[in-house]
Order: sequence, then structure tokens, then C-alpha cells
Amino acid sequence: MAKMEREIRLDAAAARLKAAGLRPTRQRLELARLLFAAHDRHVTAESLAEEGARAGVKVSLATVYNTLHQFQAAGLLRQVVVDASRTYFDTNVGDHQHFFLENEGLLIDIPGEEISISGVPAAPLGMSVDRVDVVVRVRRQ
Amino acid sequence: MAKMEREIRLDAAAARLKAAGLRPTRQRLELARLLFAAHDRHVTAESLAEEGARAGVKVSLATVYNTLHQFQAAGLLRQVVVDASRTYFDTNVGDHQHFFLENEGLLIDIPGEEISISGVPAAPLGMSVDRVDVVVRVRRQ
DNA sequence: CAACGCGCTTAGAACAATTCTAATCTATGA
DNA sequence: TCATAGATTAGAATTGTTCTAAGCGCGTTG
Repeated sequence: MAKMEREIRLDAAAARLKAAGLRPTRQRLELARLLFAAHDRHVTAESLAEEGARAGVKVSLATVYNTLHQFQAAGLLRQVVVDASRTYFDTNVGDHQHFFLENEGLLIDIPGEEISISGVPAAPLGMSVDRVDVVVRVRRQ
Repeated sequence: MAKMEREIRLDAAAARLKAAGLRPTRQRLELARLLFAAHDRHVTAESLAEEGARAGVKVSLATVYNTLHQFQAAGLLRQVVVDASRTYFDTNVGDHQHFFLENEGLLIDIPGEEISISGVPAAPLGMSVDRVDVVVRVRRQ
């Protein structure tokens, strides 16, 4: 007998959490289900909380913040800093960069293979490169 | 008779403000003098206010914020977004990129000629590229 | 030179995003 | 089933930034 789409997603979410060593609580499962429904989503705590509310998921804002940070620590999400006023989390943790639409506060992925950066000088003494972020800021018109 | 270093800097600051169409008030002059003492400084509102306080300049925090934004609008400063929790302003408005030392929250310039980025896809329809920011995140060890 | 007006500065309040707190709940392993 | 470590929660607290409204001062005009 066929499983409902929602159940399949919850199973997948449970597997992800298990792999990350996070207890599969109701809230984490529901948030994971929302987050990983598509593989290149860009959310803020606020937007995810709102999305959850619309979907009838009962989760406090504090838990959304906690969960986003835990998922990030577990490598399921990546934080993207492009705007001084809000923090974005990206469900695509692979090698890629971003367009940032400054007018609408929207992020769009640029596949890692497309962009190439050369001539990055060596990191200062005693430091090692953690990541190279490229943000292409675009605006309407 | 030779002018004091401080006076020379204030004159230079006055010239900058005049060119930018900003009234040369005491606060703006003093902040400009501090900011443009070196040509590649990275400050936050907080750090600049503190620096001013140490230097005996009497300026409110609100004015520091106002001034930083006005200088930015006038093209004397550039805002750099690297850290979700604070906003940096850079006195170097030329073409360049940054190292960001994540441990100490410090920025170091990378000259624009050193780095080259290729393969940036065309901006989404109806959008134009405003700027391409590269942040090389490094950490100790 | 006096007076005016507009822009500037200010302290403190307000705000928004995020984190903390401490009480309550729940998944899990014995 | 029970105990417990860990998770969730509402609401308070914190932090960085912006707003507000009152007073000040720079440059101009009469």
C-alpha cells in the first residue's frame, strides 16, 4: 500500500536526523520535512516559522532558531551572510555561490562549477581558508 | 609656520565633506579625521564611537550611525556585510575584496587586481549586477 | 551684525532579530 | 514502566540599529 507523500518526507527527514545524531522530535521532523522538500531553499528563522504556522505545524520561534543552528552544526544547512538585517540558511550545502536580489531580499544559487575564482592570496600566517563566498548583488532594472 | 598634523587632517576632511556636499560640522570633521587617517580602515559604528570617545571627541552614537550612512551615500565609505551581527564600513571604496578572520571579527583587504572571478552567469532577467563581493573566510590554525 | 531657518546633533525611547531562562514536556534506554 | 537527559516553550532579556522630538549651530539674508 502506497505511503502518502508527507509520510515519505517524514521518513527521509527521520533518516537525516538520525544520521546527524539528532533526536527525531516532532518539531525537528516537521521542520526538516519543510526545509528539505526542495534541495535549494533559502529561509530565515522568521520565514520558516511563518511557513510552519501556515502548514499547521506547532513550533515556537525559539525552537526554529535552535533547530536551524543545530542543522547547521550538523552540516544539513549552511548559513549565508548577505544582508545585515537577517540571517539566511541554505538547504544546499554543496559548493555553490549566490545571486542576491537586493530589492526583494531573495537568494538564487549559482552552481559551483560555473564560477571560478583565481588569484586568492595565501591566508594570513597561522590561518587557513574556511570558505570563499561570492555574492553577486543584483538589483531590478 | 608649520601646521599641526591634526589641523592638516581636519583640512583634508573639510575638503572631502565639501566635495560630498555635506556640511562640515564639528562631529563630521572629527569622525572624518579619524576614519581617513589611514586609507584602508574597517570600522563598525560601535568601534568608531569608542575610538572617538578615547580621542576625546564628543559625538553621540546616533550621530556616528548617521554619519557613517551619509558618508556611504556620498561614496566616501563602503558597507561590507560579512557577519550577521555587526555592520562594517570600509574606508577603501576602490575595487577590492576581503579576508574575514572569523575568530577575531577582523577584515583585511585583498587588492582588486589580485583576485579574478570568471564564469559569473548573466543576472536574472530585468536585473543588473551591482557588485560582486568575495569574502575569503579564514580561521586561526 | 542680528535674526532666521534649515539641517544637524542628541538622549532616550522604540524596534527587530536573536538569544537566554527556567519551567515543563518527551524520547529513549534500562 | 520509569528515570533522565535532552528538547520545547513563553516570555523576558540582550544587542545592534533606527526613530523621535527637542534644542543647537552653521550659513545666509536683511
